[in-house]
Amino acid sequence: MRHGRLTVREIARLAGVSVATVSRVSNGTGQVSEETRRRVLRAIEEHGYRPHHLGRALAARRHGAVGLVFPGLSGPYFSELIQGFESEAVQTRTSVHILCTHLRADSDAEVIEMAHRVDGLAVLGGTVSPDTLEELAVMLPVVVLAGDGHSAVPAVRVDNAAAMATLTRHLLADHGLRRLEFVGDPSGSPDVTERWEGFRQAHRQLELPPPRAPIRVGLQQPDGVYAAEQLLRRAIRPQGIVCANDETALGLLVGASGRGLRVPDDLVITGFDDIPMAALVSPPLTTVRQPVRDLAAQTARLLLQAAAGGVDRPDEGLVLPTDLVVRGSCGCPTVTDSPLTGRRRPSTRHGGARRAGTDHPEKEGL
Amino acid sequence: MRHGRLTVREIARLAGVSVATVSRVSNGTGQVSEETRRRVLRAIEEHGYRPHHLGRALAARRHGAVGLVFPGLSGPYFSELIQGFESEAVQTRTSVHILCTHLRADSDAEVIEMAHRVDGLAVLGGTVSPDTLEELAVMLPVVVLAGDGHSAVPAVRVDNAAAMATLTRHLLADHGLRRLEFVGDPSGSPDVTERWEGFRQAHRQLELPPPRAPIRVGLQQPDGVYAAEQLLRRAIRPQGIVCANDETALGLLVGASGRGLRVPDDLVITGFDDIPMAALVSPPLTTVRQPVRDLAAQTARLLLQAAAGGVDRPDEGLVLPTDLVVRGSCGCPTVTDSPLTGRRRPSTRHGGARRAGTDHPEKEGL
DNA sequence: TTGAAAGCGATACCAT
DNA sequence: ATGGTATCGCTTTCAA
Repeated sequence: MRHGRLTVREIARLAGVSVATVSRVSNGTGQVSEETRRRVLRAIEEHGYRPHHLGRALAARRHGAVGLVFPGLSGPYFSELIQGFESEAVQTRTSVHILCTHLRADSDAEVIEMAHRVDGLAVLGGTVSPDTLEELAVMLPVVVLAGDGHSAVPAVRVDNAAAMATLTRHLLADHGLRRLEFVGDPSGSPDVTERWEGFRQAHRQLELPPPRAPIRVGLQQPDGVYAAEQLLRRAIRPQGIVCANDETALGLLVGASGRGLRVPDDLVITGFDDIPMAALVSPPLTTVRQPVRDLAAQTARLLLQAAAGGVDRPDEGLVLPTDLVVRGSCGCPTVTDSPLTGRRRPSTRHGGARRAGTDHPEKEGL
Repeated sequence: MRHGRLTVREIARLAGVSVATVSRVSNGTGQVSEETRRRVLRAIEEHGYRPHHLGRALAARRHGAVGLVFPGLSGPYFSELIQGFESEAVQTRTSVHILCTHLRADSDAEVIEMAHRVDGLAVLGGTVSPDTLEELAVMLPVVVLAGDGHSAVPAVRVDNAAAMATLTRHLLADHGLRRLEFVGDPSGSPDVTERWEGFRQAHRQLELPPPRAPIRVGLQQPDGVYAAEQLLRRAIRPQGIVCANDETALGLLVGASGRGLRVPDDLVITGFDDIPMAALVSPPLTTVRQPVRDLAAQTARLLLQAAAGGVDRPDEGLVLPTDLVVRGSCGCPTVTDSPLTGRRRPSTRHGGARRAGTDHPEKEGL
């Protein structure tokens, strides 16, 4: 044995007991006399014995691990997601395996491969095809995080459309802006699909002409710079740019100031997510706060419950609330002059219903 | 069986053969007649049989997985790292388990826990204590990524000190700057320790008074904003700020422009890493490019080799080359006026030695 | 309270 | 070419 790992049998021999007893001691199950327990424990400590994971898992027919599937992980959004997820998992002594598909061509196969190594799977919305999702769901418990479960799988999400509609109405109605552009690729992820939908919804609700086609770029900071390049060299500049998330908004801010445009005077820019940087840039970013960490934690909770209980399919999904966070980048007066305090004004909350589909967003209160 | 997974035995019965034959067919090992193979394959396909990972792993006494341990993951640096690592792993059909310690108090225990579920471990420098590292190294193959192996473990790294010294000399000698500040926490990670060391080295080499104590902040964008807050309200402003990485430099750029300072005229700012945004901000960021992706790929290569070969300890480490990338933020003329082209000027390369410790950086060529 | 033995699912050696 | 069977490391009945 290369690294000299001991087995139950050897510990049993060393302690002069049977393997069954060693197992009982190391798991704290069954009845063992104090005297024997001590003898076994001493042998265990002395040789640094740790039950081999594979043997244990095979006997229990459980991997003791769940998977978390992402497109890739850049930025504070994913970081937060992982922390939220793991915070729940550690409590059940379940380890979390993270898979970044990077949206490769064969990524569905990788996810299925992972499905064979875990007791449950959390999949970020849009990461795998609906077909694969269904295929996975018959193999093991699956929960979709921030996306659509396609009725085969429960999902934990926010009401992106309602939140984005509120934000857009704020720009259209309260600031009287026209010619808004949407930056983000609705076909890239369910989150963006819904945000784009909310953006259009707001235009309809206010009986305005529908917006132009979205600027289809990714969700990272450089993508925002590319979008700025596309948008700001046009003859007719938009009055406002509504970004699919904060990171692209930060990129747009860079692109705009690189062209000598002042925000919000020459151009209004908004984001979505409320990442830490949103409050720190100047002007601070008007955005929508979503409970990213909690989103992940609830997903984990649902999944772990299903994985542990041997439930075939987890309960119904959840819709978590969002908040409109109004700061300076939309043209509202900034409350503080230091970008470091980042205090927020009273804001509009959306959702909070505990069950999917029953969400009735309040009227916006601005 | 909850999800109706079949076993070898059942497939064997269905195909009218022995389990040995099923195993041979499903693994493509040994000799099987064409006729029998077809029969077995049909049974396999028909019932969607996939050998159970745990059974297989137990028999092979290999997990078929390696671990990648991080402090946490935010930003393009980690994203790139993971992609580089996985690009190597997929080739050996090894799955990668990512563990984010978030630098929790008990994170060493988690890493040890993970060590029991994988065949090898790649640990980002500074993530676990030297003691734990040594403990791990006797359990399984370990490679340190971007850090110090403490002679117990091979490490794949760049020569941070030399690269940072070159960058700093560029500011001190070529631009004649004085009063430089270093932003980053040298005790936070080996990378930063070495960069801080290189920063001081450059001062010594040019026989200048040693720099002031570093501004100890984290490595993310908001940390750069905090650093700006600390530095720029002082009576005597520094002439240049040397950041431990690009993300903090971007934060500093935000903080500086938020205070109405112009870069590089009023203040010079530099980064480290050359993340995509570095070329896109205005002014574009002078920085050091390091082969992050390749760093991770080489780590994976070393590790997988050791894990597969049953080698007790991987070969010696590697030092990969870096490049000084001079752009506008240090005061050098920007080559292009569009931040989107991001062309680079000829730059100074560092390292590239294939073996640890034999690196002799060239003289800077600017 | 303790031990013997039967799995868990798959692989591989040794016969045939 | 194929089958029987021991084995991997651990858990868990079932008897004693």
